[in-house]
Amino acid sequence: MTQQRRIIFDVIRNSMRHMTAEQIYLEAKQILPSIAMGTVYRNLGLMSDAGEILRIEMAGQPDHFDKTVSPHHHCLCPHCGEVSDAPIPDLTEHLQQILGSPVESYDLTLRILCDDCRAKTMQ
Amino acid sequence: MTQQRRIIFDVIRNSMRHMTAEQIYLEAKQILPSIAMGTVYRNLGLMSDAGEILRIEMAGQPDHFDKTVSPHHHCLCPHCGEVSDAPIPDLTEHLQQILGSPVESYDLTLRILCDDCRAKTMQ
DNA sequence: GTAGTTGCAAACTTTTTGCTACCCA
DNA sequence: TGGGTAGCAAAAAGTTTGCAACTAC
Repeated sequence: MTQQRRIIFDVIRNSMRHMTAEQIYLEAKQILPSIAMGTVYRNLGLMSDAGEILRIEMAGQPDHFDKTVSPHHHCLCPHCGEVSDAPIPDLTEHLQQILGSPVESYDLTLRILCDDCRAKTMQ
Repeated sequence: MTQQRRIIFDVIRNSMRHMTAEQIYLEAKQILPSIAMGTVYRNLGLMSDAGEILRIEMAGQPDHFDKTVSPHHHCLCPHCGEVSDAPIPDLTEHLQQILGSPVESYDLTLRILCDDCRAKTMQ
């Protein structure tokens, strides 16, 4: 466990948000200015593979990283790109019933305005 | 409507599959060897924007293009990457009921072995 | 004739990787 | 002290774009 890995992990742990590699890099850089983007990506990959963090892949978005590792769904704000957790239960059973065949897994992303953007729209 | 656009459109129209830009390029090249990748991408973009074809974006996959433009869900074969239509109805109502709030739209991709890969696995 | 389009190449974004030097158990 | 990193830079993959020449109508 190097200084760099610890910092990257802490940035994710301490954030309320689901950050991209770039956002994590920028925050980590504030703490350790010499840190390199490659190091961030390498550690994000290693930590995802080890199950210490969750990599969120979405169509058309850069990957985001989540400190909550148990599988769950996400929302994407169509206005600002913010990613957040979706309070939706697992739908595997439901989908398998509709299909009548087994589903290995599935990706579900809801497009919902985030609170900030909804507030701004209301104005 | 140029020769190139017609060829690209026909390749998509005549295919049973959901092809990537590269696959479309390769087929179009058989008909018009001088065609350029940029031309394929440009036309795929224009035709998607015009609603003549559907661009399918999936996490971790190159975009695929579908001649069926009405919104529907897709399956991704986790083994070979083949994309196919999913016989799943629209779930917007269902999701909104669970959430208790409106959903602008959502992405759903099922990971299901395609027929070819299932057959090979059975062997 | 001219607006739109091509082919080409370069740029772009996100992510991975090869390499040498370095750090830590 | 040696195996695992770091930093850096280059590469990879998919896609977009600027530009001069060309085509369709």
